[in-house]
Amino acid sequence: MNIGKAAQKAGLSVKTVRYYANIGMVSPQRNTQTSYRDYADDDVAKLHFIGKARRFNFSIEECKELLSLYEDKNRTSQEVKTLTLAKIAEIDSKLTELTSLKDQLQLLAKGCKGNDRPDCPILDALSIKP
Amino acid sequence: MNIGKAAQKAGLSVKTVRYYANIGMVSPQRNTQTSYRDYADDDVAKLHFIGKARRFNFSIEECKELLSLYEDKNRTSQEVKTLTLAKIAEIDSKLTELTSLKDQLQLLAKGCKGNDRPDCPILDALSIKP
DNA sequence: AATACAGCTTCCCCTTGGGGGAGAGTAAAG
DNA sequence: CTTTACTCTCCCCCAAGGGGAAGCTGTATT
Repeated sequence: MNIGKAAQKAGLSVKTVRYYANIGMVSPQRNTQTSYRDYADDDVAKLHFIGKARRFNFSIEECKELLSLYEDKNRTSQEVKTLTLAKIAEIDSKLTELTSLKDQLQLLAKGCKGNDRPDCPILDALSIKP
Repeated sequence: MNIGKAAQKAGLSVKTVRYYANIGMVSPQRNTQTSYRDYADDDVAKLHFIGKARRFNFSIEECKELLSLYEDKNRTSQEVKTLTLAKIAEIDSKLTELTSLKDQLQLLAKGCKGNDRPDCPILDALSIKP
């Protein structure tokens, strides 16, 4: 099938699917006359797999890893789990960081009257040196 | 003072400080002979302010806004608070998203034995269609 | 059959926030 | 005077595609 149909089936944009082909992640056959990309059902399954992994915050490189594990019938489930746990840890540290940011901002916002006066503890806090 | 010193005082890299000059966020004087950038203490204060705002996850554009509020003695604290609350809301939605991702990944990881066998519920989940 | 329109191709520039490094000028220290 | 440390501009690079131009191709309508 052509790229538009494949993209639609996989729930991705045509641009994205073409990008994945360009970086060698999902390489469809080519129609020799038209040089149109020709996606097999198997390719669509991979695209779909990647789309889902991307939504789980896996990077393109990590998706490549997952994809090669996906295609390797001899992989161990441990390899996949390791990647997943690392991703969880990564998300966790991001959560910690964002939570801390939010707490600090909330403290600042709480201290700011938010009225017509110019005095603003938020700007003051951003100006302090350490 | 030269850019190196200014960067050091502000706790930023030289590249970053030069970048901020290029995008017109902090525009130092220029030495007419050498065309070296010449940072005043005031510039360093701005750089420091920006660095801190960036660490609070404000984008460059938002930093420009904050900076102009910072320099405007007639601003109202409300304007600043509005920006801050919007940033908090943004962080909040990111937190929600990441938490959901983490929960789902943890569910997957929990179901995966992580041993030498090839069967892996994580990859299975990534393969499922909807 | 001719035309219109949708879909495909490659190519290039744009985004965020800088990092890395080349080649050349400058300043300060030995 | 030479070496070394800064600084300058300029260009390419990262992720993960988006937007759009210019030019084929395929199909549908008249």
